[in-house]
Amino acid sequence: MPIQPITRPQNDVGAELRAIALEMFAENGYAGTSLQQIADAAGYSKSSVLYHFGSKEQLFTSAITPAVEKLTVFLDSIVEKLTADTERDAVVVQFIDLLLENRLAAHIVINQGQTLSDIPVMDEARGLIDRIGESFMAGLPTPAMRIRLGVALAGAAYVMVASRPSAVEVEDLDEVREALVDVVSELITPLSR
Amino acid sequence: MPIQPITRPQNDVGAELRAIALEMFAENGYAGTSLQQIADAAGYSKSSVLYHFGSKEQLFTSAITPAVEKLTVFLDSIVEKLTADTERDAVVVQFIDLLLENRLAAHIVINQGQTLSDIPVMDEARGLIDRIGESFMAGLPTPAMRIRLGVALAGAAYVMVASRPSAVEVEDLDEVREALVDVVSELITPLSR
DNA sequence: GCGTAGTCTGACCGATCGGTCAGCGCCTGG
DNA sequence: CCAGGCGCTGACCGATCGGTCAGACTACGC
Repeated sequence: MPIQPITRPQNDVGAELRAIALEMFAENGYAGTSLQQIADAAGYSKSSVLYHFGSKEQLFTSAITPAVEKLTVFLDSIVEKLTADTERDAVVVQFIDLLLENRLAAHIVINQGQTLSDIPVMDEARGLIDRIGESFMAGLPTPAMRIRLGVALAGAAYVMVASRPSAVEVEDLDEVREALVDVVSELITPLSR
Repeated sequence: MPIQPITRPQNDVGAELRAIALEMFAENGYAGTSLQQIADAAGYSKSSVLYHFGSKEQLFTSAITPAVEKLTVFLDSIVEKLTADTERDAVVVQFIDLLLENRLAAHIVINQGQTLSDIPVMDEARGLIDRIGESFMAGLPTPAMRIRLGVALAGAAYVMVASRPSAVEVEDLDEVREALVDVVSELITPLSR
């Protein structure tokens, strides 16, 4: 009888815990968020959290992996689109939307990536940042280009989370989206030729 | 025996501890850095750290206060300069240099400000960010303007720390400085009228 | 020499950390 | 009916957290 290593954590409880954990990790940091706090916020016991996810690191990995996979798929899909740069603006819009939909994960990767480099999925995510540079720009040959990309990504990630607690209404979010598309396009597009 | 200049033994150790703590807080976060780690890195015991600074929070405050004070002085000095916008570019350069000189503190304020809002000096520092907006722009009336400032500040703060571990040579730092001046000027200046 | 102030440390404290484990109640298939 | 798996929990573990305290050592004024 084959013993399945880890059963699929796609239950309702698992998804609920992932969402809560992702939010708390983004707001207070991985080290600054305890399993007890996550359990309390979810209305479960710490033991129950550890029942669904074997460890704190597994919970973190499960919470952030979907966003990493979506970003991977997105990067794979835009390679050919970017060669014909007529769709460049549309791709930037899609990219911003993807970041907005996964703003908590993006914030964690940008702001805690170097700290959490010992967690495998974070190394994978940081590698994706390099792919973003290679996709939108031509290999980022000069430090100035790397800096423009870094400012755009980190600045966008910060704004996406920082603008959240102050009364996010739907129209406000649209305004944020539009402004982000403008500023990121301005920073990213002039670098391609 | 000649009169030797007044030695401040406490100041040496204190300054050393402040510098080490600031670096570790910026790299691994306030919650992610223990007093034991700071003591080990400095070659002292944890008790000795707590002798010089009564608590972890006092150490953090002592480490980050100088940068906050410098930024306050800077903001006070540029108020009249910015009215005559001929010096606007020069002020941006000064601002970037100030951030570069205090890049660790800037990174902490930007990326951990909301988490550490219960520490008084962090609230003060976050208030300075609003003053930056009021200084460079005209009260930041629209969300789009706030977002541009947020992207510029957070992006710059991220780049300043992220570009550090990869072999910062003097010429590289100058290159970073120049690129930052360019991108921040581009993001900030069009908002003033 | 003696007292004293400054510096530093190890032993120790309660609290909390991530994680383990035995066992609880509940639901369901046989 | 009941055997057993599943979801969940409290009790408990060793380690580490921030912080306290009594003393050891040094240097200096008297």
